[in-house]
This record gives sequence, structure tokens and C-alpha cells, in this order.
Amino acid sequence: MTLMVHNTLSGKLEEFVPINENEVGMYVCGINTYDDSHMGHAKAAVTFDVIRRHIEKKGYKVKYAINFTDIEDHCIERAIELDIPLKELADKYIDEYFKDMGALGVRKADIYPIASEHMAEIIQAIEKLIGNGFAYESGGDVYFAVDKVENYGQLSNRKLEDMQAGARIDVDDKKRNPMDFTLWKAKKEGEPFWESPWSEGRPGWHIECSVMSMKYLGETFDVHGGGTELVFPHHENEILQSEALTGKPFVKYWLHGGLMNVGDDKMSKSLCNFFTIKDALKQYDPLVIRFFLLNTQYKKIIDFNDKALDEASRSLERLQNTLDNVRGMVDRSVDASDDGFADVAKKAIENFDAAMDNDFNTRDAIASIFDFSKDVNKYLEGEKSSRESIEAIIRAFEEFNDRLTIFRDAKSLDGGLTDQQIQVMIELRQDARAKKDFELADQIRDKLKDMGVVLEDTADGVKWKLA
RNA sequence: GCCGAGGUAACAUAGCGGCUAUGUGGGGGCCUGCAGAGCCUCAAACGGGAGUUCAAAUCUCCCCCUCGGCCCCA
Repeated sequence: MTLMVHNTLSGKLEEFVPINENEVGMYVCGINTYDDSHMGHAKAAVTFDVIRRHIEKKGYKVKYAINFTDIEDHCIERAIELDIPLKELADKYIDEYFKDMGALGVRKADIYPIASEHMAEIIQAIEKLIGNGFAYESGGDVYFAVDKVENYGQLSNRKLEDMQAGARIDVDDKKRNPMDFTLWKAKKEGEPFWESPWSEGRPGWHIECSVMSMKYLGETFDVHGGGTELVFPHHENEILQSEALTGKPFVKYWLHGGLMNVGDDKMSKSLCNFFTIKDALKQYDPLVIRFFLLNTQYKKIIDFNDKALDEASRSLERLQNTLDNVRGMVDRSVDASDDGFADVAKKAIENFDAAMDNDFNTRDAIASIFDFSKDVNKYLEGEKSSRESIEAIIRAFEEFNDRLTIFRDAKSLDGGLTDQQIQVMIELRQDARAKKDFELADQIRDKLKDMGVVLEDTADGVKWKLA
């Protein structure tokens, strides 16, 4: 099966063929380190977490980098406001980022480059661009000259002429062309700064991503991801700079995720309509949040609201119930001869992978789990189940979970209750039921429930599971 | 204005030439002392209009609407 990905560069679905046979380089734009991450960041992090896992599943070793930008306007503003060094601010929010994403089950990247720690490389890159004639110094600032390149707008399909025609940007008289963008910016009074050949100042917005991504992943690498709002100008400009720097193609596959909305607006800091991950975690199980995020293909916009989260919670519960029931069957299954259900489980994994191969269609992959779940439930209602099949089902769920992380781990008995004791309680309750002493029967059931054991009366006996 | 992503049953989402989808919700049934879970089943759909085709939710054209980008933003 081949992995197909939607590449923003071509606007098409393309077969995923990495530059190197074994290793895939992947870079995703992370956060600016001045505030808690919100649910939009969570969507991006979870999206690329799952994309990374699937690429790994295809047999590639993924070298995954996520950057932290700690030197842009918001950071500076906040640092001045709090009267602390940029570094301290960055450390705090990087720490919070790891806590939040960790809580959401996002696997760590391999590298987390930080902009301020790459100043020497950034300055070198700018010097090289000036030397190449792609950039010019002007009053302490350095700008990238967009009319020096031929392929302006290749990612975002823009033409320089159109941009200028419809431009409503303030024309900065330091720029030769209004679309030129900043590589180095001279400091304003009171701002943190770094020494450079041009002025005391700091890098422009885009250059750090070019420098850091190429430093760790090479001059041409496979995957660059981010939210759609970054296509222009950020990613567009990254391409221009990087290719002007190396003369080589910068990135093979550009992957952009849809944003998160709140009602009719996108969730964003500037609109002040964001929910932080911490807020969301107070209200919802992290697994529910992941399920919610993954129940839509990543390029789509998701609306964040309670109704949707509650629905996600109910939906996920259906799957979790199946898994819990299967887990409860491990000790009750028999060594029956092969009943063929292991093949159903195998097929389910194939369906799942096929969905993921189609541009990481997690929503379709989840639908395949629902299909499988229904088959499993039917199977469980049968006369008896073979150990081999039960184990195959559990393995299938574990596989899904390795890829998506949406299910709880198997719980184990704690609180001193043993399997035998539960059996005794169940028998007591069954006696009570036989005598139509439903009051006692319900008391026993409630008591067990308090201890975390849920009883279910089914056609083939009483089953219990941990709540 | 220019670029991009979309408009699918009550809602949320897949599908993207023939197989009528997944979940939540709703109706009915099975199981049941009650509860829970599950199973079976029913109702319900492709923004509008032309066209291509034996066949279109899927392709082409036109129109309408929504969202995103063009200062910062995952």
C-alpha cells in the first residue's frame, strides 16, 4: 500500500516517496513562547504526532523537529511587561508546552531547536544572502529582495503583481519593494537585541525556521508542516530564503492542517477566543480530546464547542466499551479451535492502514474501528470465543492505539479486591436475584460499583469490568 | 479584489464515476427484576442550475453561500 499525501506545493495528492530511502526529515512550526498553548496548537501537535507515527509505521525512521520561537514581538512585549529576561519567559512556556502536550499523549519530537540559540547561524545565513545579492541592508535592517527570485508565490499561488495591486500594506520606505520581507530588524529602544554586522537587533520572523530546519534536517528535507494560516507569508518566504541560500529545493512535501474555529471565527490569540489546553483538560479526558481532534481529517476546520466534545466522548465510549469487554474475556475464553475471527482482526488493521494511507485520513481510520467494533461485539455475543481470537482482537486495538492513542490502558484490580472476591460477590448477588431479593442484589451491585467494578447481566451470565 | 479550503441526512464527519457510509441523536424490536452494554431494524443526504456519460454526491461550466490567507497566528 502506498501512502498518498496532499502536498500544498502542488495542490495535489502525491505518492509519498522520501528523499532518502530510510530516513524522513520532518519539521513542524511550533509555538512562540509567550503564553500557554491553546487548542489550536493542540490540533496541530496531535495531527503531526499521528502523521509522524504513520510515516514510521510505513517503515521509515523519522527525524522530527519542532521549533520554539522565543524572540518575536509578542515574546518581547511580554518579557518587558513582566520585566523578566526573554530566556526566563521562554523556559517557562516551553515547560508548559511539554506539560500540555504530554498530557495530550503527544510523543516528543527528536529535536526542539530554539531561535535564540541559533543566532550565529542566522546571522551567517543573512550575510550569505546579502553576498548572493538576494538581500540588502537598509538603515540597520536587512530585507529579502523578492524581485531577485523567479518563483515567487509557488506555494501560495500568488503573483507579485497581484500582491502589489491589492496591497494594503504600509509602504516602508526602507524597502525597495513593498513585498520585501525582513531578515534582520534593528532594535527599538528598550528591546532585547543581538549584535550583528548591521545593527543591534533581531532576526525577522521567517529566517529562523529556514536556518534551524536545514541545520538539523539538511538543505532539502521531506516534510514541513504547520497550520494553513502559515502558508503565506511564512512558509512562502521560508522557501525563498532557503532556496536562495542553497540553490536547492527546500522541502518536498508541505502539509498544512486546518484551523480550529470557535463558532464562526478561528481560534486565535488576537481574537481572544481561545481555550487553552489546560482549560480543556479540566473539562475533558485527554483521550476524548484526541478522539475529537482525530475524528476529522486534518485539513478540515474543526469547531471547538461543548456539544462536539460531548459527542466525541459518547462515541469514544462505544469503542472503549468493546475493548473493555474483550479484555474481560481473556480469562474466560477457551482454547477453541480456530474460528477465523483472527482474520477479521487482521483485515481491520488493513482497513485502518488503508485509511491512513489516504492522506492520513484519521476520520476514516476511526470509522474502520467502529466497523470492527461492531463485528467484535457480535462475536462476543456468540456461544464461546477462542483465546486466539480474543488475543488477536486485543492486538488490533493495541495497534490502533499505538497509532492514535485514544483508548485507556487495561486497568488492573486495586484496592485489595481479588478476582475471587468479586466472584463471591457476584454469586451472592445471583442468589439474591434468584430469591427475588432485588434490594440486596442492587446493594451488592452498588457496593462493587463503589469499588470500581461494574457488573453487567448478559445472556451468558454476569460479566464485570473495571470502571 | 486576488489566492486557497469547503458546502453530504437533525447534527458532526467519510466517500470523490456504478456497491447508499461512520458516529451522535430519533422511531421500533430483541435481551432484561431494574440498570448498563450490546445486537437487529426503520426514517433521514449529497448548496442551486446546466452539461458530459449507459451511469454523477463524485467529471465540466456557471451561479450562490461559508471559512481561511493577503499585519501577527498552529
